[in-house]
Amino acid sequence: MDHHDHSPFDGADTDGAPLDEAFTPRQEEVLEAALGLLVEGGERAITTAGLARAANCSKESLYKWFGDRDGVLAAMIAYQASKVRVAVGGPAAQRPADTYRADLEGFGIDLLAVLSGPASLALNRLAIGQASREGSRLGDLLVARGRRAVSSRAKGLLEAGKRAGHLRFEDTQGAFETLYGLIVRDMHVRLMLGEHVPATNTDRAMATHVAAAIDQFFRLYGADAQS
Amino acid sequence: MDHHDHSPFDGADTDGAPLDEAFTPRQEEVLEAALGLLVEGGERAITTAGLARAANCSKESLYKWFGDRDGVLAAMIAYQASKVRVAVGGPAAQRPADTYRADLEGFGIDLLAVLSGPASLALNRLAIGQASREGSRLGDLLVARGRRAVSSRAKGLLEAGKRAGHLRFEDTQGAFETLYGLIVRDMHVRLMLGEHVPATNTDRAMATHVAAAIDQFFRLYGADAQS
DNA sequence: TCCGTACCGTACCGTTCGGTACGGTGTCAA
DNA sequence: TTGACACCGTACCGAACGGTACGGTACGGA
Repeated sequence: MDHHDHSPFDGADTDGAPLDEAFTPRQEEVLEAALGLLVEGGERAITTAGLARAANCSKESLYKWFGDRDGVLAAMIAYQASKVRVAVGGPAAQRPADTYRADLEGFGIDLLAVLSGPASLALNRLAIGQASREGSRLGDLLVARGRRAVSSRAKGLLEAGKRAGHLRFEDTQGAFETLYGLIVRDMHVRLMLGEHVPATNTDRAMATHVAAAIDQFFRLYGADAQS
Repeated sequence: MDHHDHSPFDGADTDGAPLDEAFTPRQEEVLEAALGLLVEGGERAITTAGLARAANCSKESLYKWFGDRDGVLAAMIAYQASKVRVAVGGPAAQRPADTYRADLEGFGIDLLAVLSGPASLALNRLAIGQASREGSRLGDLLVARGRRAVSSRAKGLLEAGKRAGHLRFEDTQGAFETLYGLIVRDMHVRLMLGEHVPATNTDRAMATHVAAAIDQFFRLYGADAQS
């Protein structure tokens, strides 16, 4: 049920969670408009009539392209994820300790910036709202698409640090999850609840917070940390 | 529209959270039924007609007691929070190191158990879904009621540990947030997205994970940690 | 006994929304 | 010119929902 990588076009199958990429430019315009509506007004703001009006398209086209309203929501997540397709490679070369630390901090700041961005928050709220509904795979889709990119970039960074002798750990996944917890804490949930989180307000505040988190991370996983 | 707080007494909390309405037993029955609907079917499952049917009450009573549908949702959060009214005091006496560590682990396990519970997940999903809507204070309400209880218990525990010489830190809030991040990581979000999180499946898995997290916490904030 | 109160169950209304149908327009190819 | 195609805009339908009104019932106090 999870493996349908490249479908030539999204056909008339309306049952499962079908569609992957391969959106036409016109469809991407529509999805962009849908994202705008979502960011501004939440899920209830995405009505078929409202989206058609906002995107200057017909409802008939919506149903032709996306099957039904849920198909539009799924397509929005797939589309947004395809946009964020991160360059995962990163610096493979050996880097001195302070530069490597700056890489880690850069990762942390990027992570916080993404999580606190309005589009990300809106999509996460959408997926969480749909998660209670049975048979909705939006959550899985979001996790698979979004988290994977972050996770792979972080793990590459961590293993590079290990090879370079800056870090020491056995379980890459565990180290990544600890790093995530130290950086994000409960900010993501609080942001989604609409709370005002100071550490995500300005670049300066984010940098300060991330620096402290990376400090803690090095005390747990640094090469000179006592086991 | 917002000020109908005829709070008889019970003004224990000093912060801004306003409402302390005491619900009658009948109203609590209705709210319990509403929670059941919410847990099972998400926010869309709470319709005025459906709730009236499930709770064997009339729609007229719903509107009399709670004002409108949003009032029902707010009352659900207030009611659930009032149920969880935690015994915050905890052991004030000095405790030896290993017992104190067990206290911390107990806190962590309780925290994970609460966050992964179906009622908590459903309420958080509800509040997050409403957060996009302007003028909705459900998120604030949930944070104020739920988070505050956890936070105060944890801070009491941490400061007791500091006085007993088990911990060393300056910023209690910062230490608590680090502890929270080490324990919860991104599990809360993933649970709300409907994902299957192994570390919250069994008591054993939770205990193992929390023990590791407390290990890390002591390496950062233990009295014998290098600064 | 009578009346007020609180409540239940049902019927009802106006609106919104998902989904479908249809006519009209621009384009490209034969 | 003709026809096929993709699309837009609008009108329409049925269902669901929030909210209100009304009749009927139990109870407790004067």
